[in-house]
Amino acid sequence: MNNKTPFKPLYQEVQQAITHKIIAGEWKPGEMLPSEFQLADMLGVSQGTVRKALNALGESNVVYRRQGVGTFVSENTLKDMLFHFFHYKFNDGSERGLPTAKLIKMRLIKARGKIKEELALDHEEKVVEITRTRLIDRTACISEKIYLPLRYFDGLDQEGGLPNSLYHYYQEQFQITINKASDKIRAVIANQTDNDLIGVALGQPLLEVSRVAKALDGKIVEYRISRVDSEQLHYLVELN
Amino acid sequence: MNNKTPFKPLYQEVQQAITHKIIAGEWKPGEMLPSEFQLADMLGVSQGTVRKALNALGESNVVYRRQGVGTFVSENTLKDMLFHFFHYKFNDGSERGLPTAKLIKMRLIKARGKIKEELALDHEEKVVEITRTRLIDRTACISEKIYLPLRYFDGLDQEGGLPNSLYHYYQEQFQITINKASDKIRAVIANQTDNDLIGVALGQPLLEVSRVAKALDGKIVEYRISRVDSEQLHYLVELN
DNA sequence: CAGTGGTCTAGACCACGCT
DNA sequence: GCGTGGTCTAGACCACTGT
Repeated sequence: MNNKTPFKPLYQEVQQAITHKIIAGEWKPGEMLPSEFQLADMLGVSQGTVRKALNALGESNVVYRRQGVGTFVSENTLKDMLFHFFHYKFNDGSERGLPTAKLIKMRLIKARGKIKEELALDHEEKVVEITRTRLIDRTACISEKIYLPLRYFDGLDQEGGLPNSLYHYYQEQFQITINKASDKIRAVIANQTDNDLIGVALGQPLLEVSRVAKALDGKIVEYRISRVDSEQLHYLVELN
Repeated sequence: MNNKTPFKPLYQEVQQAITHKIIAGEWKPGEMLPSEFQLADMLGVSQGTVRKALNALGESNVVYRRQGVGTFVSENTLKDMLFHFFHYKFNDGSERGLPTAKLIKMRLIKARGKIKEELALDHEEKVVEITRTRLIDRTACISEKIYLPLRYFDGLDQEGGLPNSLYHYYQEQFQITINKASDKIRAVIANQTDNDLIGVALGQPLLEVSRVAKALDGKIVEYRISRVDSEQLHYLVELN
C-alpha cells in the first residue's frame, strides 16, 4: 500500500520558513528577527515551537541569539569566521594578530578536472581563480588558491583588490553566506611555487587543506586549496 | 556587595546528577536509563526538565536516545568510535573494511618532556607506551604511539595482546569512557622508523596527528601520536 | 498493545541587556 | 522599566519499537 507519510515536525517547517526568508533577504545579515511571540503569531504556531526552530538555527549558525537582546541573522564577520572556519594555530602555542591576506593573482579560467568536480559543475563553466598568501604578523605562512564559479560571483573578476575576510565579502557583495565546509587534509612536499609564495624551503613538509564550502541554500560556492607551513602552524580539531 | 549568585539552571543540575551516576557506575555502558517520567520523579523535577538534560547528554554523546526504545549509556563500540574519533578517509574515495591493529611493542616508561606535558602530569609518573600499526584491508597505513598513565590503567602493562578498539577496551577493562579529544595535525617527513612500520618511502610526506583524549570526568587519560601515509589517507573535517 | 521518546501547546516566572 | 530570550511546569497527543 506504500502509505508512508514521512512525518515532518512542525518546528522543522518553521525552521525552513525562517531560513527561506533569510535567503530571500527579508531579514539581512546582522538584522534582528521578530521576537519569538511575534514569529509565533505570524506563523500560527506556539511560541515554544518557534523557540525550538530558532534554537536549531542557532546551532547551525544561521542565526545567533543573545538573552535580553534578540535573535539576529549571522554575519560572516572576520572574528566569527576565524572561530568557525580557521583552525590553524601556532605550533608554539602563541596567540598572535589576526591573519591578513595579500592578493597575488586573479584570473578567469574554465573549470576542468578536479576544479569542475569539486565544485560539482555540470559544464566547463567560467570560474574565478584567486591566488593569495596569508600572513600573520607580517610572516607569510599559508598560500591559497580559491575557485569561485562566476555564475555566483558575477563581476568579481573585475575587482582590483580583495579584503582580508573573503567570506564577509561574499556576503556583502554577492549575498552569499558561507555556512558549511569540509576540509580534506593531506601532507605534501614544498615545491618552487611554495618557496616563492611563502618562503618555505624546497622539500619541506606542508599541510595541504582542500576545502569545499557551501552557502546557506546548500549550494557549493567555493573550492579552496591551502598550503600551510607546518613548521609554523598546525591544524586543530576538537572532537566532542 | 558582591552578591552574585552565578545562577545555574535546574536542568544542568539534573545533567550533572545523571552524569555522576554514570561515572559512579550506577548505570553502565549499554544499559538503559529509567524513563523520563521515572527520572523526573526520582529527582523531583518535571519531565520537561529531565528531557532537556537528557538531550544535552545525547548531544555530547554521553547517552544515546532512541524513540520508542529508551535512553542508553553510550558504549565506545568500534562502529561509534570510527564515526566520532576516526576521521581518516581514502584519497580515492573508496570505502573499505574496518581498520585493524597490530601490536608492535608495549613497555613501561617514565613520563618526561612532551609526554608529561601533554598528559598534564605533575610528576614523572609511570606511563604505558604502546607502539602499534593500523591496517585497512591488510595494508599498513598508520603507525601509532600511545601513552597511558599507569595510574588509570593499572595492570595494562602485563597484558599480552590488545584488541582493535582500544577505546572500547578502556571502557570494559578500566571503566574509562573516552568522551572528548583534540587533534593537532602537522606534516612531517617519513623516517626509517616509518619505513619499517608502515612501509612508506624515506622522505615521503606524512600526516602527524597528535591527540589528547579526555574521559567522561574531564581527566586527560591518553596521549597518542599517529603518523599517517598521506598517499593513501587524508584527514577529513566537517565544519558546520 | 504497552512503553518509550518526540512534538506541541499554554502559561508563569526568571535572567539579562539596554536605555 | 521594558523587552528579549531562558527556564520550568503540566498536560495532551503523536510516532516509533518490540512483544
